[in-house]
Order: sequence, then C-alpha cells, then structure tokens
Amino acid sequence: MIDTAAKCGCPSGRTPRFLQPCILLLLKKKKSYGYEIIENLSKGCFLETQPDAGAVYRILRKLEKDEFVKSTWDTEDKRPAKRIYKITTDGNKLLDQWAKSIMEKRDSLNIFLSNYDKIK
Amino acid sequence: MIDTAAKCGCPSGRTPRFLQPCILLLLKKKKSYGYEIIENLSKGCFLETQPDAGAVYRILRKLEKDEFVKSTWDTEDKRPAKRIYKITTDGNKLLDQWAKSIMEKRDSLNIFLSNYDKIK
DNA sequence: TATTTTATATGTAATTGACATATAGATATA
DNA sequence: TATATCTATATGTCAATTACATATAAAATA
Repeated sequence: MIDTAAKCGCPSGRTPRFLQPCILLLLKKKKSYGYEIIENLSKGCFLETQPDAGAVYRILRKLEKDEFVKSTWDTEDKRPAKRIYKITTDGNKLLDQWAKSIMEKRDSLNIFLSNYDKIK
Repeated sequence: MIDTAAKCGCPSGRTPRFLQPCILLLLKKKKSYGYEIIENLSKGCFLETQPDAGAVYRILRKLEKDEFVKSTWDTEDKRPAKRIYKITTDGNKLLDQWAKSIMEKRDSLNIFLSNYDKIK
C-alpha cells in the first residue's frame, strides 16, 4: 500500500487542515475546476468561512504535483479556459485516510467539549 | 465585552489549532505548570499525538503576555522550580469562545463525514 | 561520578494562513 | 467605444504555526 499520508504530509495524526480534504471530496463527487470549487466551498457548509481563492489554487497544484489529482484544460466554453481536475486512485486513497483522521479529530473535539461541559 | 478572540487571533472562525484550548481547559480545572500540562495532555485523550513540549511552553508564555493566564514561581519543592500558571477572567472568556468555535468545527467535520459516507 | 528525571526555554526550517495583487478572456453597461 | 464586472487562474509576501532539535540546569538515582 502506498503511504499517501507520508507523501503529502497531512493526515498523519497532527491537527488537520480542512481545505485539502474538502477539495478532494468535491472532486470525488465530480470533476471540477478551481473557480467552481471555490463557489461550492462557499455555498456548501463544510467551511465556517469563505475559502481563500489563492489557497485553493495552490492546493490544487500541489495535489497534482503529488498525483492525487490530474488536470486538463477546457477551452471549449466561450469563457476563460478552465483547468479541469479529476481525482486519481491515489487521491481516493488519500481522501479515505483524511476521512479516518477527521473522524478521530471529531472524537477529540467531542472529548474536549464534554470535559468543558463537566467543569462549566 | 473584551474582544479576546481578536486579541489572540484564534477562534475567529478559521480552522482552530487545538493545543491552546486544551491548555486553557486543563488550567481551568486546576493551576498547573508546563511539565505537568505536557504529561496530562499525553495521558488525556484530547490530542491524537504527543504534544510538542516547546510548543506548550511557548503557548503558555504567549497566553501570559496576552493576560489569559498568570504565573508565579514555585520554589518550595525540592525539584527544579516550576512556573505555576493560573487562568484569568479573560482566560475563562477565551476558553468559552474556544468552546463555541470547537462546536462549530465539530459540526463542520460531521457534515464532511456524512457527505463522505453518502458518496462512498 | 554519570545518567536519568524533572523542568523551562530557545533556534530554526518548513508549512500553512491571510491578504493583496497580477493577468487575462468574456460579457454587460454606460 | 470605453469601462466595469464576471469568469478564471495564479503569484507575492508576511505572520503564525508546527515539528524537530538543542540548550540549560536542578535534583534524584544508579
């Protein structure tokens, strides 16, 4: 099995950042591109705040460099060309690892919250 | 009301780091010092991994600089002197804000996870 | 005496986050 | 036609955070 976590350095156990897994999840649902991903992240209720556009584009490039996604240019539309991203097999594995890590994180937060409630 | 969040720059809405609120929660339970906090963080199940000692000491100093905790030296013991920290009124307010922010974060993670389960 | 435990603290490189700015095609509006 | 807005991607930069290593030193133990 490929150590995708080590390769990308994310869900190893440290507090996860959330933007990357959200992008991967959206890309698992369907092929998409930066601008649309930003819109979906804004509309969807994954994030508490608007995502940083620059961060989204940088994460997409990084994911491609690490072969978790693959991109092609879409110039068919009459609008500016889009770089369409598609999740890869490794990308899906990475998302699965993220999901596990996010579950653990959620559990940690719940433990924190119940401890907080106890001493309130 | 004091804008403690803005002052410390943490639970404003961005993805929270977890070490600071855990330290505050332990200090709300009882007065403590760096070394003991590190031990409790390791034993307790707040964090998924061992905390970084350097980070703990630095966070404590930062919290004191921002007046969320107050420290005094304990030289009574026959062991190396301890810097005993006590949470302040502002610190308690900050912890309350953290708790709210962590609840929201937990909800976001749950939304992510249910979306992930749907397309599995 | 040497090592381990207790205890605090700093150095530093890599990563991430936040915010601004650059570029450019397409469309709408004045 | 000129200008502004929308669509779309991308980079620059500073501050904060993380991870890992190292420094310092008192006290206890082997």
